Amino acid sequence: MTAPIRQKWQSVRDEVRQRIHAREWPPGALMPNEADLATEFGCARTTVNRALRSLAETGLLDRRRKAGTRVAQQPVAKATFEIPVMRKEIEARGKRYRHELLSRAVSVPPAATAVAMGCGSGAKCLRLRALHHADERPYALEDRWVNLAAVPEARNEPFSEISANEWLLMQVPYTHGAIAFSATSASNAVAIPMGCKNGASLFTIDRLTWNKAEAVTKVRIFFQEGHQLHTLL
Amino acid sequence: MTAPIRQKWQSVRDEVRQRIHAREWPPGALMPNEADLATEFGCARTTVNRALRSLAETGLLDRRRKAGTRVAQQPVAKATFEIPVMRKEIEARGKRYRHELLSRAVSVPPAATAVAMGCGSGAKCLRLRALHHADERPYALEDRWVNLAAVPEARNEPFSEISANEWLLMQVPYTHGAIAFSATSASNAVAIPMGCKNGASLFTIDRLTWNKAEAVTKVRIFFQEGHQLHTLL
DNA sequence: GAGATTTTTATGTATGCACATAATAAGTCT
DNA sequence: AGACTTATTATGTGCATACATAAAAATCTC
Repeated sequence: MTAPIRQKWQSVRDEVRQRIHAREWPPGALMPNEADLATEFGCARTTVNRALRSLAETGLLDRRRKAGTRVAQQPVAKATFEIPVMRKEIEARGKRYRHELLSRAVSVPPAATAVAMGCGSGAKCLRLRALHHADERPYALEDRWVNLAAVPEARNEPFSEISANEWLLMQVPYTHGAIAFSATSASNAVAIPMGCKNGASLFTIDRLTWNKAEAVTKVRIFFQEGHQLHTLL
Repeated sequence: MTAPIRQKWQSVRDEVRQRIHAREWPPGALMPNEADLATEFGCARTTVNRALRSLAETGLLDRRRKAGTRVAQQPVAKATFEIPVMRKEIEARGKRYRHELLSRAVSVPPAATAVAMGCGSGAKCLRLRALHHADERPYALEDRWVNLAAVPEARNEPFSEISANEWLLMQVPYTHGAIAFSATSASNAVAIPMGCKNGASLFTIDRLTWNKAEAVTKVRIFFQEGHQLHTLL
């Protein structure tokens, strides 16, 4: 007898996953409907629904009304990354965190940046460059533009103690955003503060956040050489 | 009157999100409990539960039994990426896909690789190197080890027509895996087939997949310079 | 008063039922 | 046959209810 150590919908989920892996229901196959599965597993349809829904969310199943539930042909791997606040990320690795402001100036961003942020081409922004240290070694370099039209309070914040990274999160609500990962080659402006070779390959995150229709901030973060972002799936 | 265009749990979710963005419930604040919210919204507690659960999954809320539901202090951004099959990714960009096998050989992987895969140090593996082209230009270079103990059928598959990328997905079930993103500097072995400069910064994905306790395959994919992986949040 | 024990409470899950909705399948008319 | 209409069906959602469970709060014990 299979003791339901976990909750019931989870054991249904696991059993279904099991059968899929065992090729009992091969890719593309049409599964029995919820009602039948419920009978088989001896539970309510709601419970089966919960289990199948969670599998569909991970991309293992394709579900359509009336058409039924089928095993995905090519389960698109979905990798979910948590992008933590820099300080927490570093402290989680058991290292001491320090934030160092490199520069702070109000200026008009270059055209490309202004376009990306969707703010007028003459919009005043606060530009911040800062280093995040882990045990006194440069961990990441942050190059940020803050839209002063959206966040006028930023004009009076020195950002010497608290990083913009954290300050914005505390002060400014945002509704949505975009993230992009890439690899960039360290220019001199990056290599010198980071203490790496010119031309080094740096893992880079670009992030744009919005509040309603207004861009709040655009940031590019360069991580030290060899940095990896990983997750399980 | 707010017409519930969407389903009810979704409008509850949206309304709650709205209030959080409006700072009615600032970060860290304790929200009313499910029962009270249900009364306020005029729906069943189940419905509120569904809404709050979905917000908790995105990291906007922290929920604990008895302690209640509170707005996350620092909403950890969760970025979900879909890692599609290479061919689909390229075709989705409206380009022609072509797969080119560079080399195929059975050998014993270097110690580091064997350890990562958790297979014996003398385990026979199939090593495949292949290029994925988009409109006849190198798009990504794949360097893969396939554990022949786990996938003996791979020994007889030429991989000239179909990429290992797709073949494995079709043939071999897997239970779990790990993914890591990083930036690497192109060595000669990579730069030459990719047609990029030696030392170029390449966005790199490492992926390891398992079936039960057995490693199936380990693959490292180098993307052409400038490649970005992006998602909304 | 420190520590162990019980109570309380908010979330988590399960169930039966009902109805909504999308999409296929069947049937009908010209 | 082809276009249109009408079942049929599997999933999606909502609700009332009940009980499970984790954890904070209150209580008891020494």
